[in-house]
Amino acid sequence: MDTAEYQHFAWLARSFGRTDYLPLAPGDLEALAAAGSYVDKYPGTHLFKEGGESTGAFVVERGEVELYRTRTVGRRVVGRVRSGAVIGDIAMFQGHPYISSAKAITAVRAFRLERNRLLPLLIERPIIAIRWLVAGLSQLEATQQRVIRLMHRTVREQVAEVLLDEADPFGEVHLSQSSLADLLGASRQSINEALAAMRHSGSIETGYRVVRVLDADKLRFVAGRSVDP
Amino acid sequence: MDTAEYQHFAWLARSFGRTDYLPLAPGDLEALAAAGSYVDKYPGTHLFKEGGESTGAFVVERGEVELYRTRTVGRRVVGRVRSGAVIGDIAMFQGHPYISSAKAITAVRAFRLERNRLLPLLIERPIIAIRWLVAGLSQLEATQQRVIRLMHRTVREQVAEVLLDEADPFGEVHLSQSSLADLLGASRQSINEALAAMRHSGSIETGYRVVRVLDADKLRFVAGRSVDP
DNA sequence: CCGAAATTGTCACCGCCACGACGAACAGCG
DNA sequence: CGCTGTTCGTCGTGGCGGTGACAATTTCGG
Repeated sequence: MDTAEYQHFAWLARSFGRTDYLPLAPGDLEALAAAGSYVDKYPGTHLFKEGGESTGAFVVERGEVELYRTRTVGRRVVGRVRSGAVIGDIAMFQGHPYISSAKAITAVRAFRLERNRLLPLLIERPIIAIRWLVAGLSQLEATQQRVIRLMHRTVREQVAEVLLDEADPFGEVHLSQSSLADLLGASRQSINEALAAMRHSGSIETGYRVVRVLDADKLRFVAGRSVDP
Repeated sequence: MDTAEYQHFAWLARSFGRTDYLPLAPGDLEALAAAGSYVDKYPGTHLFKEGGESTGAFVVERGEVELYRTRTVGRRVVGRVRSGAVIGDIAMFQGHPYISSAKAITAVRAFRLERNRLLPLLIERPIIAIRWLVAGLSQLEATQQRVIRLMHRTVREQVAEVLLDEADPFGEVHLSQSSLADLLGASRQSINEALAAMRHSGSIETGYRVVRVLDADKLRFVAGRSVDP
């Protein structure tokens, strides 16, 4: 196996959780790779739409994807995911239409797993099924925790929380205030006010389409999780 | 196989989703039944507690269980489940401590699956693993949808929603107004006001520790899902 | 360099709901 | 039957945050 191919498999392995938990058998990853193919998406285009027939799942390799649900009035952003996330698998396994829409925010490269090819494969290789089980449950549980952490809290607390979540390694959050408002289901004005308060206290810096986290501890305090992690 | 035993297996099968989707092989259910045993819980006692070591999962056969998470201040009710629900499996599979606490509201009979005995079994019988995957994802997805339906809505809408969810076959909800408030993370007074409004409009009747749904359609309208199901 | 579009910063207004408080109605028990 | 704890009904008061409106600033294409 050449280096590029090996790295590809390694990446696929990371996407499915802890490798030390239940080691994959040799050939498992190659088999999984054979059950699908790569797709590229431009910013603004959809990987899948709510209500559409769920014929496959996607493993995001590069870029950022926004998951949202449309409601009678407006839309609710369920989450944002980056490389390593597996999306659309829930609907695919259930055989129901997609629960949410997935839109590419940046240029996205993803590995699309075909339902038809995947199911026989999983029966043949139970380890992958179990690993997927664990990974799928973990991800859903994480979003659920996130939602619970945000419920019934002031906008200020929510903003602090989401800034900690979304900050890149440099402590920067590249989102417009409108996007932040969208993500939290709050109004842009409230977001602005919350950011202003944090800016005055010196915990962040704001710019055009960017927020820089200067003091993460101070933010954690604002978010109300200074004591309990 | 005698009748009682057959019914037991049939119940276990229902708990793990649609049987027509991926038919269980003969012996699968018997094997699953051998991986655990029954436990009985009195009202108010815990099946497991948040942070406790997750050594097993529970399949609720009878009674009602409340799932909640304790926070820095107070607690948040994550959900209520009845017969057929599988709980504690997420933490068990991940090998992490339990994410939430599970308390018996009524007398509860549940089937406890042992982690140690279950994992080898799943590797041996992949069908069960896949079925579990589907069932687990479905349940988590359902709670997530419920939370999203409740987010950023008025107390009135939320109350209408939860009444439709929790009503028994006779259209009765046996919960005190405090419990409803707890379930929604709202104050008891607001619940009372919302119920009063619905009572005046003739869609419900209220009593001591009970709410009777008289006009479900009217409630659905209040909940804001008159048009879209 | 200039104008359009997007984004940010601020303001006043107002509705919803948490909080505290209090009395009335109800269930259970000695 | 009377006592006690629980639950229900209903007030103010105050604050958070949504809405609409408008100016200032930044980005980007021509």
